[in-house]
Amino acid sequence: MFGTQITTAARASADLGFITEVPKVAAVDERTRSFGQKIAETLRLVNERVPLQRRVVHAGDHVCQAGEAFGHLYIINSGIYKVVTLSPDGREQVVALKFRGDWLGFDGLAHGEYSSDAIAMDTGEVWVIRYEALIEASRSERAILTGLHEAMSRDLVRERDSLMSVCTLSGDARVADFLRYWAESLEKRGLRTDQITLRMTRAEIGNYLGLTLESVSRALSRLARANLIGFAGKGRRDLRIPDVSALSAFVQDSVAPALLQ
Amino acid sequence: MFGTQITTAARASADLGFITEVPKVAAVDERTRSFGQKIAETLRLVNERVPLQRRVVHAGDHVCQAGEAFGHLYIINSGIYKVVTLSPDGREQVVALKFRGDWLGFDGLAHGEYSSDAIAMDTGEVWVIRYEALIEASRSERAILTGLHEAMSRDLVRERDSLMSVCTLSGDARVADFLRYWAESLEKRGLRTDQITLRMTRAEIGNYLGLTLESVSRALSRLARANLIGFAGKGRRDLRIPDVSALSAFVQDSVAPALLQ
DNA sequence: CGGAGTGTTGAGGTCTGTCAACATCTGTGG
DNA sequence: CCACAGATGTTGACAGACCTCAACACTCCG
Repeated sequence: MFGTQITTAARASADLGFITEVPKVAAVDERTRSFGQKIAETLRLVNERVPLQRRVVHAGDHVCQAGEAFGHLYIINSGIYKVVTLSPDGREQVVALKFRGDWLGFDGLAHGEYSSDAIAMDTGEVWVIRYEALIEASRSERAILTGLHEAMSRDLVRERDSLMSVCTLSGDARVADFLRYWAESLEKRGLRTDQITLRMTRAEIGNYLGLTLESVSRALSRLARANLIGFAGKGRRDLRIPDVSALSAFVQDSVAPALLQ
Repeated sequence: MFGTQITTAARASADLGFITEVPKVAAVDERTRSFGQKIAETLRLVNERVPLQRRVVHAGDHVCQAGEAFGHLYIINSGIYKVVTLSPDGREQVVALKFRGDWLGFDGLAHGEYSSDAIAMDTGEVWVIRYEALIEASRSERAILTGLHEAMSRDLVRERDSLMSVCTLSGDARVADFLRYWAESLEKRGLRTDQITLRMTRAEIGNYLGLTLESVSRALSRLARANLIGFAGKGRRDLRIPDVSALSAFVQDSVAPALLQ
């Protein structure tokens, strides 16, 4: 299954003559493979060596909540989750989206209580792990500790990407970049990427991207008009993405003018 | 218009009649104390138990660079640092500011190489620690591991705050929030906060906040006109902040209208 | 069927970016 | 000491991107 995706991607970029301009394709494939391996490896290790509790969640369920005392970390086995923080003055902000292999609850380490809500966006399963048990297990198996640190580091890097996206991209490009990120996240985990179901309202997407829901709606319409995406099904949350790399190209083109001068 | 807001805010905290409505003041003090303790504790522990190398840096020096192979973590003993990432398509983004007690290099854990530049903004000292040595030391002293995890978690929470700031605040409020953050960071570390020296150009501040340098300049002028800040010295990088809580109030007021409906 | 929730689209206003001119500061060299 | 250039900061005029408000369409579900 990975195979076909890769050939498709390779062909798409070859056909368009983009190889020299978009050398990222090969690099992404490389990282995709190693990332998938890393996730599987960590999941396996934790599963074997750390006492854990499996918990099935449904859309809207909280995995952990802001203010709750810290004690557990959560590894996502399946499902998609959003992380939402609430500021003291009442501002609400979607700060992250999480997929299989990602961890939840890291923000609780800092001050002894979680500082955000992690909410399931569809049915899924998380593994509940006592932090103490994890540390204990890591004493006999170093790779567990490494896996933990790598996961935290990935979170950090990812959130910096979000910040850069919000700070440097136009509205349309932010939406395109968001879709690219979503599709790539699925792709890295071996899930189908040609058709995706957004599990968020326009308002939530806008919140995440620092846009209003109307701007998100308009951006999606423009992307559809440009055939970068298509609407599948009768609802307007199912998208077809014929070519993810075309979305990347769109984002890059939108910043290119600024670089020419 | 600004004037009334400020006096109100100033009076609120001075009179103490509003304690119930503004419990943040006490809470911040509390957190300030414990945060300072925690920093000192971690620094002491690491200093005693982990082999490290002290390195003096000057403005413009790189502590670590994107692309460089990961191997070390860095604890800031003194100085102020900026963290800058460069996207594949050439966008540059200041993603974080770091002070005494913060760590540098976490982003290197994820993929075996650092993904950002950490650059000193003035003279300071960092402690260079081999990651392996740190893990080794943490086997005999659990608090070292805890300190590491708390530091990473703090980074995560902090960057989410940045994202929320950029996504939800107006330009002026973002600049005010930035100054508040800077002042509070100094305060938490026991440094003087009534007068601060910005070690960044308007362009860098704007980059960090998702604004142009002109917008930053205008925002600072407006804040000065409102007496929320004052310019000290003949350069325009030395600021007086008569009342940090007035800056917080300004930020909160700027979002209040949205909450009334 | 009807209502609630969600999504789309248009018109108009506002905030911020763009472009430009000018001011200020710093350091260099005469 | 002054002149000068370059870097940085300020301010104004204007344009454009995004937000706000509003009307309408679609889907789901009792």
